[in-house]
Amino acid sequence: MTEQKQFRAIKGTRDIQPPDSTLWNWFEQSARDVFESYNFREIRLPIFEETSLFARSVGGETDIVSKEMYSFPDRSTSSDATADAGDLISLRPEATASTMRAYIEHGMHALPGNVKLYYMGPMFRRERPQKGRYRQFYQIGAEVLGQSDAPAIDAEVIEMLMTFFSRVGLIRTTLYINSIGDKNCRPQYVELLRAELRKVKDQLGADSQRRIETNPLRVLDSKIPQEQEIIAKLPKISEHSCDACREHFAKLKEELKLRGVSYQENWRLVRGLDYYTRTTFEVIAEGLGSQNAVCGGGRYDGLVELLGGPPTKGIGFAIGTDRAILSIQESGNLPKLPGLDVFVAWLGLEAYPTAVGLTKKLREAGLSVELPGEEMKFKKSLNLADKLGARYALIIGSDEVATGRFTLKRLADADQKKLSEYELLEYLESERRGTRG
RNA sequence: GUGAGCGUAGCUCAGCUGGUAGAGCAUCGGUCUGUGGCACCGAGGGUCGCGGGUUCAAACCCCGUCGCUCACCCCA
Repeated sequence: MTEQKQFRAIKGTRDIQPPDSTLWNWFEQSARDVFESYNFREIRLPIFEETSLFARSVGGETDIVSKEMYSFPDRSTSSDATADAGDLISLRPEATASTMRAYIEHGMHALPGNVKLYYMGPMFRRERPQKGRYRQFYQIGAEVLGQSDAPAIDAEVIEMLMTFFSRVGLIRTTLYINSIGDKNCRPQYVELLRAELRKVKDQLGADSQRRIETNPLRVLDSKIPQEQEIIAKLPKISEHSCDACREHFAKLKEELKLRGVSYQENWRLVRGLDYYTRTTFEVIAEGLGSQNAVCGGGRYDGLVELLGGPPTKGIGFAIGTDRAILSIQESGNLPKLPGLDVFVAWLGLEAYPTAVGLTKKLREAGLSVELPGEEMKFKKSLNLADKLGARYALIIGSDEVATGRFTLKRLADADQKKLSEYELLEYLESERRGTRG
């Protein structure tokens, strides 16, 4: 009866705790900085939407909708007692559909120029977790919507993405690009591919055999070694795409070169969802498990229309935050992030009021300051300052209170000096500007 | 949904052919009431994931169960 249940985070969810949370904040802030420099602006979206929104955009037949979404009937908003269940709603498995919905709902097609949005936050998938794949996972995404499908837009989006990765030290990456055709040429190619696959069906594994009917493009990125030789001989979409798609892809490559973005063409790069057209891309990184893609994206020119909006061109990507950060951590290429600036080592109760007052001023100046709430032995307090990783110990004892000159000790090299309150604030503020750029 | 591996202290792990639980690190205290990192001494912390079985005796063997991890499927 006194047995207490041990609560734990639900399978596939996790706590991002300090110091990792500091890294996460820095990562997300870096995205904001880079994206806003490309004139993207943030859109904050709901965590859940009507299930049918996802079903329509992602495709009702896919596993995503049929079994991998967290869906539940909303409580009815009507007072009708018989109407127990309201609409079916789902935790978002991705945010592109929500962004499209918002674009349509708020008439953003009437805004001047291209609409450039970014978002970040948690997404949900009901799946067995594995390395770099969680049930609550985080994405940072960006979308460009408007009337133009100029390859320069695709290139700018990709350039922005790679600039961001470079900014956060995610450098050992590979960018793959491909063009998977549009609604004119892709269906023909898919049928051709399916026909070719049927000829070699008995040489393929069970999974690939099934995919011949469900999604033949997916056979192309099969990882099974025995299938690689067969796949290499299959018809390539680049040889069967229409002139318009071919030209679009050629221009994209020119644009990427113009912008100094290095890439690898990968004719086997396909996307699982129907709504993608023409440009697709993916970035893989090191230090991850078999789920090594840190970003996926592509063009989706028909999607807004499919959701009931005006004919609109679109392109976007989503970064897997969990994986990107994992890869940075594995690489050891971590930034020096600000921590505790000052530990106030006060001694003697008569020094306490002064310590409290000074601490407040230091905090107002933007410094991170730790003030012990009870008297400690001096040695212990310096020891704690060290363990907490403070850069400075501010020593306040009876001498300091009497003279009004405080002892500031730099813990890294034990250098210490006596400073008046004014000098102290001046020194710490300028020092901070210097080290934090 | 499928498969494999693993569950011993906060963390990393040891624990022999079964004899009833240990180390390092971390935490807290002391040596040490005006100068941290070091050293030494000490303390707390475990129904060995849980339940059953075999046995005089189970962390160890058997069965079940739960959890974690990785991979497959799928891919947003």
